[in-house]
Amino acid sequence: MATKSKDLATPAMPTEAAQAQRFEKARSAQSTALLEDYVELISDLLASSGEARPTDVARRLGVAHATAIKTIARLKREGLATSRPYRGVFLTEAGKALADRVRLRHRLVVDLLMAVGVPADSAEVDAEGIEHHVSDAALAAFRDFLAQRG
Amino acid sequence: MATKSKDLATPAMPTEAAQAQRFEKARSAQSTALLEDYVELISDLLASSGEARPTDVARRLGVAHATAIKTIARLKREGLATSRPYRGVFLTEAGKALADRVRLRHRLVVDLLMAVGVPADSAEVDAEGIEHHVSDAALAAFRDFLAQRG
DNA sequence: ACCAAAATGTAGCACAGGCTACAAATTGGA
DNA sequence: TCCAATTTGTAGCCTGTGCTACATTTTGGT
Ligand SMILES: [Mn+2]
Ligand SMILES: [Mn+2]
Ligand SMILES: [Mn+2]
Ligand SMILES: [Mn+2]
Repeated sequence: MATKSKDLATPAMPTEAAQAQRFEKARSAQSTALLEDYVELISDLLASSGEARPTDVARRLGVAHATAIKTIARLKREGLATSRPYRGVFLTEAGKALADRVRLRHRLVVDLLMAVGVPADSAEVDAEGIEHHVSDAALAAFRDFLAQRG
Repeated sequence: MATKSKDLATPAMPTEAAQAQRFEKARSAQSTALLEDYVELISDLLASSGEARPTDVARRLGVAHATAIKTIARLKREGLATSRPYRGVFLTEAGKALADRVRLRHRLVVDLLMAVGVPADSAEVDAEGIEHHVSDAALAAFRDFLAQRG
């Protein structure tokens, strides 16, 4: 045995810098997770019923309507949405683009989970949180994996 | 075609209640994610160097030491850790148990990601966020999947 | 033994995202 | 038409998690 390792079952800790960078990335993903869920949901509501009312958004997210309105205000601040009083919420081009990316990613994550044997209902629940932490590299790997086992 | 569906590529939206429950679960997972990362890290530091100083914890997490100290205070409030000034942080039995569960889950997620083709470095980064949203059902599926392809 | 550097702790700020309570506008049914 | 129910918006509170600045304690090298 060439390398001197204390315990094969216990991998060495990463360097401080590397570990800090991983945590920082997870924190940043978490900070955009909510916006992603909102635009995906708004896009779905627009597609399925032609409008996305703050009250509907709130009900679907399971939060108070005041909470939804505040977050929608943040979407507007960040250039992802617009809204007209009593006419609902709409997505900007940037918002639409984000919604499309997020929806694809969401589906791919659900498919991958089911492909490795996760029950459908668990897959749906877990994907809602997991999706926000899946990198493009992982997404690409998921696609390849799913393609190869048709 | 028996069912009348508008678009096969666009699955119907879940019911309001089901969707709200999913989002609620994701929110709750997110609220414990930070605690999980702290106890796992503290456990690693204790195992590898015998002590876990707030400054080390902060450096590894990439946050200011004041931030780490505050979160450690929350760990203590929640019965996961204790600390003696200038002697570092220690885990309670509950904290140790949580750390062990979290470490196993973290490794399993990394292994699963690599097994489906995600590059090792991406797997490590993504797992840091994903792990907190993986249900027991999914974990069991991951284990089975990994076992079956030895 | 002492003092400077490092570590630790505290205080106070900002912002996000929950909540409830209340106010105002709109809508639709009688 | 008009009023009550619904929807929307606002205000103010709390908690969590970042930050910086400053104070205190401990430690270690001379
Ligand atoms: Mn989601
Ligand atoms: Mn989603
Ligand atoms: Mn993590
Ligand atoms: Mn982890």
